[in-house]
Amino acid sequence: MSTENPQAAGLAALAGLIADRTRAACLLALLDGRAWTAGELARHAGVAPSTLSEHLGRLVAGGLLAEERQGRHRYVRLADARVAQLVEDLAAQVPAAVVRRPPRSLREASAGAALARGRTCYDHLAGRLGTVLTDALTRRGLLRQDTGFALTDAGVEWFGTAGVPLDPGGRRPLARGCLDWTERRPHLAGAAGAALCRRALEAGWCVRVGSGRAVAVTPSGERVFSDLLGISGRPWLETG
Amino acid sequence: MSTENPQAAGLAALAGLIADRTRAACLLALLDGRAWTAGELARHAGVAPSTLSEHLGRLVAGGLLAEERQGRHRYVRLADARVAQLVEDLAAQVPAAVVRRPPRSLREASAGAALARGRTCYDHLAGRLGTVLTDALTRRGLLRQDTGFALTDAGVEWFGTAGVPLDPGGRRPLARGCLDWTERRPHLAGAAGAALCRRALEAGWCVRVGSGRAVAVTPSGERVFSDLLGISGRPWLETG
DNA sequence: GGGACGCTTCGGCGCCGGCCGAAGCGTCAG
DNA sequence: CTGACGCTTCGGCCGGCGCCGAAGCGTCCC
Repeated sequence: MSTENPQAAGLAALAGLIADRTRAACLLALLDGRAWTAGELARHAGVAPSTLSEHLGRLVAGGLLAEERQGRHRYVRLADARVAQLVEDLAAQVPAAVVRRPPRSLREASAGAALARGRTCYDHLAGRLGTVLTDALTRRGLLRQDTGFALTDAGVEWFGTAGVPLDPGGRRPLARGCLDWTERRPHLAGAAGAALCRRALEAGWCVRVGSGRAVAVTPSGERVFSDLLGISGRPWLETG
Repeated sequence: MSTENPQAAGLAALAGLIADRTRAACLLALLDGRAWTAGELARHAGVAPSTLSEHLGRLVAGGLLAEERQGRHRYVRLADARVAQLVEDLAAQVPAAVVRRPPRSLREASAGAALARGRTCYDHLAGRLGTVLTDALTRRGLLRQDTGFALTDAGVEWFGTAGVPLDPGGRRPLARGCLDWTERRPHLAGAAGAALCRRALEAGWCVRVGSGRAVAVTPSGERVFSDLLGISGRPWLETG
């Protein structure tokens, strides 16, 4: 037992990919589900392009990132939903006290507030908006969280009538809980969460605001959420 | 954005705790859910006691381990189920190719086979046994995995009649899937999984074999699983 | 009390890994 | 064609971290 444990070595290597400030910042940034260029990430992380290039090499080699070369640009994104979930889970584990720090400027404060109201979490909706939708689904008996985390039969039907196609064939679970790091409660993730988010953005129920992950509900979205889920008012604007 | 991202620093620090061969080996060993002494872990990991002592200090300070001092012994165990899940999730992510290596000896081969048949995964049952039970629950409509991962109402009732007390009040989800790293399929975890495992060991349906995490089904367990879940034969002995 | 034992602290060693700037390569625009 | 641009490779620097053995401390057993 004491000699060369490949399991441990693999685990350490995987964690080692994340165990660096700069790489961690990249992974968190990429949690918006979109593809970033190497230069954008370098500026975001505050290191030289040469430094970041090496980091990307390691992340890609380790299977955490997928890359796509276009002309002189190198686009990278999270390899798949599993990786996104892993990063989310780890990030959710870091003590809230570490993350909560007073904003340094008005701009930063308002950006933070926008993220707290609504944002994408890889491929699904999070923040106050994400939990409001998840709670509404639960209240209507479409989702059950009391004995686990799964859609009910009525829930599957609801997704159909809402015009949100669900692919039951995929290897991904249809529904799973994802711990929201601003709300500290679970919101809907998995194939259903991704489908709902995609539909909401396509149909204009929500729009991306700013350059990042923040998302806001449109007037049409308000109507739809009211009609389909009985959500009255604008609970996603209320501060926790 | 480019200056001092506490979120990233926290994530990197957390991952850094796991990103070491020796500490990873400890965490994996502690996944058996029991408390180990510092010396046992040092021998297991193949490093000097002094080295391991420092590792334990960091893991405890980082909140991954809980410690209990008894006389001249220092017992440590995983801090809670969240940490266990985190380690499991990470371990499940390391490529199977890395882990699968031919056994070096007959003893090692038979130990591996015993683990593949049945073992504890922190506080619930895993391996072939874990997935067999999970599948039986699913087949009987007690657990649904098609739209997520949750007990059904019939499932909650079943746990009651099976003499397995469930505490619905806890903050832990009643049921969640945990990816089995030998079966590569999910098995039942969460409060229900833990309760089932506890009951199975208490009632002698299963017993621990050897010194580690391996678990075997007793004749009485066979009868119970047949009566309560309609499991015929000994599917947990069949090699995948 | 004495000795064995388990754990911890400390100093020192060596290595690995992150960082940068300089230089080079391919791509795109004018 | 030429220059700007994005990315990569390389060399070199530096700090941090994991390792050990020696020494010390507390506990347990005889």
